Amino acid sequence: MTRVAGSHGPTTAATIRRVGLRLIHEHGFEAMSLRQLAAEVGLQPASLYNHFATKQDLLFNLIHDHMRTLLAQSDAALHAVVGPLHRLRAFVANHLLYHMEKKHEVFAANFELRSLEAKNHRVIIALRRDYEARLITLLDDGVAGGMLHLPDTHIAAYAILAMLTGACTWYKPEGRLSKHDVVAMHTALVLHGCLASEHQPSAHHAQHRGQDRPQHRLGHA
Amino acid sequence: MTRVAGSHGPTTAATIRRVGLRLIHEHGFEAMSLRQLAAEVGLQPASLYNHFATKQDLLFNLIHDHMRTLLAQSDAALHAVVGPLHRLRAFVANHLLYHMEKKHEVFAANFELRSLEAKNHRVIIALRRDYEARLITLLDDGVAGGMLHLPDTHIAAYAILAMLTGACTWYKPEGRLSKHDVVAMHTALVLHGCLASEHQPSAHHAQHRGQDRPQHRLGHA
DNA sequence: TTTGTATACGATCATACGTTAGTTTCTTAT
DNA sequence: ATAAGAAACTAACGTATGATCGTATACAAA
Repeated sequence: MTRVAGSHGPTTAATIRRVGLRLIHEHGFEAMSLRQLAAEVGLQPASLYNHFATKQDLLFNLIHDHMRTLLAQSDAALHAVVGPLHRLRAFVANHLLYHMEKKHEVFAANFELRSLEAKNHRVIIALRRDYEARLITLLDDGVAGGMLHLPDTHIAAYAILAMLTGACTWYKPEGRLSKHDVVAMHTALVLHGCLASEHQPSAHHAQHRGQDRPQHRLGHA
Repeated sequence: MTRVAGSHGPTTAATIRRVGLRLIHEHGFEAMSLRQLAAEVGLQPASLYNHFATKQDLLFNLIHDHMRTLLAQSDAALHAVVGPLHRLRAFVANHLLYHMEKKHEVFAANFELRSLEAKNHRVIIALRRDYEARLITLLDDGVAGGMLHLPDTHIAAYAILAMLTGACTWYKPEGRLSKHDVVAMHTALVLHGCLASEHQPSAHHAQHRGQDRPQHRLGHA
């Protein structure tokens, strides 16, 4: 035994991360045992320590990478989109699309912060604030420009994020709705709410499928 | 030793439940150890078994009681409120007020369903569907009556619930906002969204504090 | 004041935990 | 061809886990 044929560091590391995220989602981080993780990856427990220093390090790296990716992708999605309404639509679409594809990462990043040591916790909270700040700024601009009406943009941002992130807990790729449908409906809810009004657009008829990217330039400010 | 002076079953049971909910919130159910629970309650580990049969039973009872209370309180809040818009406002207010006061129960009921055995899981899911159905029916009535405009009331219900439940994760009683403020802002978001429009009410100026009950009869259908 | 039950105790079971140490072998770059 | 380092192994550490005994005593009802 000892080292096994065909073993390759980066490949093993990626498997550990993938399986680890799934086990965190299934059991919670504290209850995820390294023995089970090792077994599902196909290693002896001790061999995991070739890839991370401690269980805490594994959690931090998983969440840290997730947050940095989310921030980078959000910036990319908002890049070159001008106008608060267009930017808000782009933010909503990007957040939903990203979250619907990374359910396990999202779960860890939202519900396992409690298991981070103080120093690691501060790092992640700072990144999260960065992300929230992008949305708050965007809402502030909209209010300042008169397109949006919000008594408190911080609260509105939390409410919007909670609504959008919640979608990734029930969304099933094989379900009735396409990702585009989900994006369209949530965009409409964020902008107009539930109330009927003659100012509402007819963009709600989301029967067509398969188009994942929203059309950012169809705003109606 | 043996039985301790002043011991009283119902009192001990209530303490176990309170501390248990807190530990579940802090560590997750699987990672919560009965030894720590016993220590914080002031018992030997074995004595816990005078109050529940297994760790699984404890979790189920906690979540079950929470769901039944939520349903009962929701029914009470909606009782005698007529009209989809008034009922929607009452639902939103009740959900928020209840959730802001029972953070630990809400956490367990939302994120520890994964730890329920199949049979127990089915019971809770059924109760949860009952609760969701109340909101969905309410939205359907609003759409049928022309007061609400929603392409899919199921999705809208999930989105609304996610937004409202999310509020209880960041709400701090000692914070800047009163519960009434939170209710008012979320009601406005649910009904109107973020977009500015001349049809919006001026009920957003929520500087006053201390009034926890919303005024259900101020709807403007 | 007696009696039955509720509620606690201490001891213990078999199993599982995260982590470390030391060793071996596969892979890669010279 | 070979040396260096990456990546796996076996074995073991001290501790913690949920649960089950049998036993003792405080409490509530008679």
